[in-house]
Amino acid sequence: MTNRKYSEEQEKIARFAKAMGHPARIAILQFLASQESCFFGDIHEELPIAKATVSQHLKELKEAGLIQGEIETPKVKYCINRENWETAKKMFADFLGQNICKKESCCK
Amino acid sequence: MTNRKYSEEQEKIARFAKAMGHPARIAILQFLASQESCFFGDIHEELPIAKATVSQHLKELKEAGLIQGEIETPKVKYCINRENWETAKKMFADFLGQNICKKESCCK
DNA sequence: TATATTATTCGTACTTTTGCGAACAACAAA
DNA sequence: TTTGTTGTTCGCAAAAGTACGAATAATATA
Repeated sequence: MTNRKYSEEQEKIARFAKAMGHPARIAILQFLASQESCFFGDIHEELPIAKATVSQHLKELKEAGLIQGEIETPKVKYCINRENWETAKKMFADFLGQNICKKESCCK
Repeated sequence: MTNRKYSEEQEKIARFAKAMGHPARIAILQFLASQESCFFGDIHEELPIAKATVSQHLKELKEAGLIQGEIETPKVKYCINRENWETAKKMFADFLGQNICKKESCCK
């Protein structure tokens, strides 16, 4: 057991992954990525959970940097944070795209 | 609020993402992907956590399908589950690669 | 048989997540 | 000013996640 902590890179990808680690949040991201209008109410309509819970999930996605929101009184409009979305895309592609050890000694 | 639950696809990608949602598990996956020998002890040496905790994280990764393990008495050898790894790679690429709405009405 | 090695499981403590309804805040409209 | 609309925050409860040391299991070795 080393005393070396995790790298920034590891923390960062885990942060993105964690934010995507709930079907409601995947559904939200999918919806936002496909819609022109992204009001809270529209999102809530799409999901099988109470508005308080939707609000919570949106907050987490915002804190993870995957989405952003702005007030358009009396509504709130959400959308994908494109910059961080691209970052996440690259990080997951690199991470999952790395060469997997294919040596025989590594399981069968 | 609809009463429609989440799709299989949404559940599945969330499941993978959740498994990747902790830096220790990212570290484990990275290590396994890069190593020829993947014994429990080697993994434990790389991480700043107790062996009981390592074992727990390995269990979660195994249950999510991202890794597999086999006993090689008296050790246990772990490795990436290549098939599911490829599935995950494809799912994340599709998910993050989808076209993001670029219309002006969708935030600024 | 006793001992050593390796990793999992158990028991426990604490924190975080998920979810809900109710209360609240912000603002426009009557 | 009162009322209505829209979302967030609060307070709570239940469940899941994280972490550890100790106990255990499985098997090889002395």
